[in-house]
Amino acid sequence: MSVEAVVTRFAPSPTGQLHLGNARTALFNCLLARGRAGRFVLRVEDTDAARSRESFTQALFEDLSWLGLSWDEGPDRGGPHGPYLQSQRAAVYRGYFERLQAQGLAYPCFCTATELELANRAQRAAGRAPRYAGTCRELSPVQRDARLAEGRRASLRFRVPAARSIDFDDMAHGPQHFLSDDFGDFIIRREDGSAAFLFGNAIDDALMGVTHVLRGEDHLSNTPRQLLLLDALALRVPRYGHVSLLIGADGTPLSKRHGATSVQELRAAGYSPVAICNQLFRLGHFSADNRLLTLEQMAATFDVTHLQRASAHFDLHQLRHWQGEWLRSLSAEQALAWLKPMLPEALPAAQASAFAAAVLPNVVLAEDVQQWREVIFGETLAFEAPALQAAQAAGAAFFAAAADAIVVRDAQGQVDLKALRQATGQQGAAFFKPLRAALTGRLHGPELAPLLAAMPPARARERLLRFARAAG
RNA sequence: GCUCCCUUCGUCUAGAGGCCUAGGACAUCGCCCUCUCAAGGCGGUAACACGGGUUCGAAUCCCGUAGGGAGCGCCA
Repeated sequence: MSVEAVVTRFAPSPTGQLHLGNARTALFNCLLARGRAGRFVLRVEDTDAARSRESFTQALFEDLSWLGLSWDEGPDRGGPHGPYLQSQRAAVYRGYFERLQAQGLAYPCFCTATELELANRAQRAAGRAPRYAGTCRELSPVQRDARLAEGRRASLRFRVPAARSIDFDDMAHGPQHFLSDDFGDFIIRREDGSAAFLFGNAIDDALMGVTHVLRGEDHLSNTPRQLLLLDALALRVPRYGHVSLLIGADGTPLSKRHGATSVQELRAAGYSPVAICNQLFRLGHFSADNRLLTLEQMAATFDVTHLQRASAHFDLHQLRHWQGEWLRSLSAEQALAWLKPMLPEALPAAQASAFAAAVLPNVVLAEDVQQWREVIFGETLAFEAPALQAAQAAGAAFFAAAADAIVVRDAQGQVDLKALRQATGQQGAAFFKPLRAALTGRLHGPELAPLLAAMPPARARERLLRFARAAG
C-alpha cells in the first residue's frame, strides 16, 4: 500500500505586502509538506489585473525566502504543473469553462453591475440573503444569441444544483454540512474573460495535485461552492483545513493601526525571520516545546490536530520575546553580523565588539541598537528629564572628581570603577545613578563598565565635565 | 436578514468525563544576583462567557442564551 505524497500550497494574490496572516498560512502549509516529506507549491493568483502588481509578486518571493520558506514548484522555478501564475493559465481554464457550458452547468449572465447591485440591495431590504436572482438562468439560446448580437458582454455563472447536501471533513473544524439551496449561482468567469477566485483556485488545486489546503477561516463557507465545482468537473478534492483568523490586540482585523503587520515592516524593525516564524508557529497552533525552534523542528512537530479554532490575537510582546530568544541564541560572530549594518561605518573591529558586548544583552530591536549607538557614538546626548535631574542633583564636585579619575584606564581600555568610586566618595546607587545619567542621558541601560569600555574616552570625560561646570 | 464558525488566566495556549484544588509561555507583580538601573535566575497573582440538562462525576457530552467572527462580490 503506497502512501500518497502530501502536496500543499500557498496561493496568494499579489495585491499588497505579505501580511502576518498570510505569512502564517504559508508557514503552516510549508511545514505540513516538509514534515511529511511532501511538496510545497507556490501559486500566484493574479487574475485581478486591476489590483495585481508584478512588484508585489517579486516582493512575495523575497519575503517568503527571507522567512526561510522554500517551495518546490512555483512561478520562479517552474514544475510539472505550470504555469504557476494564474494570469498565464487562461488556456487551461478555457477547456473547463467550455465543458461546464456544454453540460449546461454554466451559463452566460448579462446582468450589469448596477442591476446586480440593485437586486442585491432590494433583497437585503426585504430581509433575505443577497443571492443572485437567476435573471439569466433560463435564457433560451435564441435570447442569448440576441443579447450577444447586441454586443452585450457576459460573465459566466455556475448553475448551483438544487437541494444538494454538501459534506466535508475539515482538518481543523471536523465534519461540515451545507445545503446548496443556500447559495445563488456564482460567477466563475468575469466579463473580461478572466477566471474568478472560486473557480481558478479550486481548479488549480486539483490540477496541481494539491492534497491538503490550509487556508484562512474566511474561506470556510466558500468551500461548499468549490466542492460543487470540483464535483461537476469530476476533479479531485483536496483535504481542507481552515485556520483561525489573525486579529489585532484589540480584537479587530490586523491592519495599519496595529503598527507593523507586514513581513517587510517587521524586517525593517530588525525582527529576525526565526523570531517571526516561532511566533507565527504558536499563533493558532499548539507547540509543546517552549524553546526557540528551527523550521525543521517546527516541521517535525506541526500537527493539524493542534490547530486552534478560535481566532488569535497578535501580541507584539510575544514577538519581542522570540526576538530576544533568537538574539541570545546567536554566537558572538553572528550577533556582530546582525549589529554591523546598524553601526557607524568604518568602526574599528575592537570598538564594534566592545559595543556588542555592552549592548547586546539589553537590546531586542533595531531601534534599541540605534538608541545605544547614539548614546555611545553620537555627538550630542539627548537627556531624559529624570536623568538630567539625577545628574544635576549629584553636584559639580562629584563630576569634577569623576572626570579626573576616568582618564585612568587599563590596557584593555577598561575604566577602573573602584578608583572612580573612591574619587567621588559615593557608592551604590548614589554613585551609579548620576554617573549613568550624565554618561548616557538615561537611568536604565546595560551595565556601566562595558558601556564605558565601548565609549570613546574623550567623549566620556567631556560628558562628565559638563556637569562639573554646571552649578553645584 | 440568511448560512457557517468560534468562546479556558490581560495575551498565546494545554485540556478529547474522573489524572484539574485547571498545566505551560508572554505580559504583570515580588524576590535573588549585582557597589547601580536594566539584562539574567527564581517565585506569586490571574481563566473554564452565562443558564439549563445528561452523569456517581463535566472545562470536557447535549440544549438554550449572550458575545465575537466569517461568508452571502465580475475581491481573494
